[in-house]
Amino acid sequence: MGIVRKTKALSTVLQIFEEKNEAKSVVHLIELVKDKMNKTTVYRILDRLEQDGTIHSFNGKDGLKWYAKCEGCSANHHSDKHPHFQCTKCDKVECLPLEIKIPSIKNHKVDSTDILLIGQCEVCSM
Amino acid sequence: MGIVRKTKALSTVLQIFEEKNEAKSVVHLIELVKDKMNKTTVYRILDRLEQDGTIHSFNGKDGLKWYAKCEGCSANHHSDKHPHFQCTKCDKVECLPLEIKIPSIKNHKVDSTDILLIGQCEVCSM
DNA sequence: TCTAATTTTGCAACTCAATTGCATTAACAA
DNA sequence: TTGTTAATGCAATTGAGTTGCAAAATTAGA
Ligand SMILES: [Mn+2]
Ligand SMILES: [Mn+2]
Ligand SMILES: [Zn+2]
Ligand SMILES: [Zn+2]
Repeated sequence: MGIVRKTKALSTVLQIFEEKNEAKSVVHLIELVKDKMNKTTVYRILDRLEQDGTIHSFNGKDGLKWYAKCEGCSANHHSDKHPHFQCTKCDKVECLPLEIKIPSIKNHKVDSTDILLIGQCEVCSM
Repeated sequence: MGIVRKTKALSTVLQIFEEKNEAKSVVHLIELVKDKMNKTTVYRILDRLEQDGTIHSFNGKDGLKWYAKCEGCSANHHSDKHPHFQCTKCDKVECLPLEIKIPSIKNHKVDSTDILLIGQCEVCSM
C-alpha cells in the first residue's frame, strides 16, 4: 500500500521534490530534514511514494540510493525507463529524457535496464 | 600500487577468475575462499588486481560489488566499457561483448557509462 | 465534536557489505 | 641467509538500510 494519510512529514518530503526537478540521494534527503523527522520515516515515506508512482528510485555511482519525481507513472505501472546522469564534479544527478536503444541479445530476455552516465554536467563542463 | 608479490592467496583468487569467464560478486568470492583467507584479504587482492587492469568491477542489481576479468586493459588504462547482464532467476552476471550507442547530450560531457541489463539468461529464459 | 480504528512515526537495536588500524607473517632482492 | 616491506589476519568500526514495538497522529464515522 502507498500513501493513505496526509502527514506533515509527507508534505515536507514532497515539497523537496516539487521545488526543484532534480534527483536526491536518500542520504542527502535525510540530512535535509533531520530536524523534522527520523531517518526511518524518510525511508518509509520514500517507499510509499514510489509505490504510488509519485517518485522512482535508482542507484548512483557510489552505490547510494537516489529518488526523483515520476512523470506519467501510477501505482500499478512505473514507466520510468530513462537513463540517469551523474556529475563527477558536483555530484548532481539528472533524469535524462531520452531513450537508449538496447540491441537484442541472443537467447536472453531483457526485462529492464539500469543506465547511469557519468561525466560533467552543464555547469561543470564549462 | 597494484600487485607486487605473488602470494598463495593471490593465486587462489586469480584461479577462480581463470577457470570460468563469469563475473563474481565479492560476497560469493569470500564464501568460496573462506577456509583459505580472511575476507579483508579478498577485498585487498581485488583492489590490487583492478588497479593492475586484470579485473574490473561494477555494481549488481542488489547493490553488491561484482568483479570480472578484463580483456585488453592495463594498469593505467581500463578499457571496459561494455554493459553487464544480470539474470533475475539464477542471479548469474555476464559481461556483454557489445557496444551500446549513447546519444550525445547537450552541454554534457560523458566520461563513462554504467549499464546493467536485467532479465533472464540463456539457461533461465527457456 | 468525540471516539475508535489504524496508519504513521520515533527510537533503539540490528544487519550486512565494506573499511581501517595494527601487530604478525611471508615474499623476495641483495 | 638476512633485512626490508608488502601482504595478511583479526578485531573493531563505519554507514546505509531494515526491523520491532510502543506512542502519536490521522481520519472516518457516531
Ligand atoms: Mn529518473
Ligand atoms: Mn565486464
Ligand atoms: Zn556538475
Ligand atoms: Zn539465469
